[in-house]
Amino acid sequence: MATRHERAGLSREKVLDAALELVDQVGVDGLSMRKLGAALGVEAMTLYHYVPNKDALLSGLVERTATRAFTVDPAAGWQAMLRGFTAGFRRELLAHPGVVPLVATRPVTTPSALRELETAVAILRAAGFGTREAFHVVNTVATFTTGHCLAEVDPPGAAPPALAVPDPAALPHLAEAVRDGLGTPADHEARFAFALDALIDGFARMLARRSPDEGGRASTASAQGDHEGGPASA
Amino acid sequence: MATRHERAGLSREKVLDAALELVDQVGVDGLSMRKLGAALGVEAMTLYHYVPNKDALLSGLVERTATRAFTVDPAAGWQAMLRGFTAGFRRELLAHPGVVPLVATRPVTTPSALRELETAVAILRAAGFGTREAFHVVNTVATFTTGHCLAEVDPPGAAPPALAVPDPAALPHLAEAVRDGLGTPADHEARFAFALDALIDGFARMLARRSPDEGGRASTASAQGDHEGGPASA
DNA sequence: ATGATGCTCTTACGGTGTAAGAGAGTCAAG
DNA sequence: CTTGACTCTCTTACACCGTAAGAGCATCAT
Repeated sequence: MATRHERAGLSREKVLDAALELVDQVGVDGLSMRKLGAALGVEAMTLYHYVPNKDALLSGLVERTATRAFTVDPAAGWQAMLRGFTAGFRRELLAHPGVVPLVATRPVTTPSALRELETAVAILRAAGFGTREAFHVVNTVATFTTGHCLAEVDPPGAAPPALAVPDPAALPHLAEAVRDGLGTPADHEARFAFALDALIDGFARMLARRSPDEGGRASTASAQGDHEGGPASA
Repeated sequence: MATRHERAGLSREKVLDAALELVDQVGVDGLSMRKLGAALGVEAMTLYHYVPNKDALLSGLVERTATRAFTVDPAAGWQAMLRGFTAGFRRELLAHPGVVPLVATRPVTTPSALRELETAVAILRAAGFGTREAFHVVNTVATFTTGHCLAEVDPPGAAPPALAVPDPAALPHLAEAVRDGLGTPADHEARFAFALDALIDGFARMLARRSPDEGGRASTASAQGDHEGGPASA
């Protein structure tokens, strides 16, 4: 039995790293200070020198995830900006399925997140949206992405619920859809793209209605390169 | 000290009722079997004769809420159907803010929910959408509503986070928006309507693109009475 | 060497979900 | 009414949780 009380060389960052990994393995309900300490080779109480309490630790997880996830390209047109933002958000959420319920539940007000929000709004304003509309647009795509990813990741600690072909002749459309791969990763991917196309197209039409000279040609749904930005601001 | 062991006259329904009320007061994290028992004038272990375990109790809460929330008018046109569905869903979620994180997290596969889903898809198919598209549409509005309501209700046990005017000159748009009521109930309401208009308009344009004879006049975003249904099926 | 400070530990307390079983309440058949 | 079967409620117990309090080793500045 060598010396006890050895230094473990921890840091808030390392604690958050280990917590993220643990949450992704056992789900947020499976995370406990004792398990996290064990994963770091340390007693539970030691963690309280790096984090004031468990709630702050969880907030740290969403802060970290949200900061990585919220990226807005200031040079992109408004449609490409929205696509890039949502794609990055979703990518980060799917990379850490365990924290999805956390980011969905806790409000994100990181300074960096607010800054990205500000530039996103600036892009939309420059494209012709009103301030209120611009916030609606950004918040809408954010909440949509959150809701979508919540449905896309499976519940914390259990295996996927199997979705056994539940319907003989009573639910014909559902039966057909399940047979055609409803609920598969490919289906989620397709639905995300589908919904984003519809949303952005709907936004474009609202924009066209308030400034008819610009929006008319935003008819094709999946705009790959959109450089319709007006007189750049911000 | 009268006789002990008196019958409390409970039932699974009454237990769920009390649980729902308790969750709405203290949040899902504040719910414990002992507190719930106390609220019903009974010891914690008694509850296990009406519910196999706490997880099943929580699932019962989402089942009940989801069953009340998922209502599809089979006679409505597809746009009115979607508006009615989302409005009812949101109304039920806002009526029980404590369970919103639960319904957002747990998959809903109630028989009644599947039936409503089936008729919603039938309406969309009759309107001209493909089967895959129809499921995408329904799932999209459902996940969007979930995500929106998650952001609309404030976190479980705490007071609203105050959102103190966070921005002097660094975040001008955000400052303006906060001053104009961003985050207020009215703002949430407006954003929900805004997003739903955009989404449905986007869907209508997809429909128009695959069957150009019908969708051309679906241009105004907020269609109040839409009776564009094709040859009724289902 | 001597503090001072930082990090880790042990111990303890009140809370949680729930397994096991004892014991009352209720009802049906004799 | 008596007897049993069954249903409901209780008590007890266990392992686990977050974390408050404080003891004590490790490291570094003096």
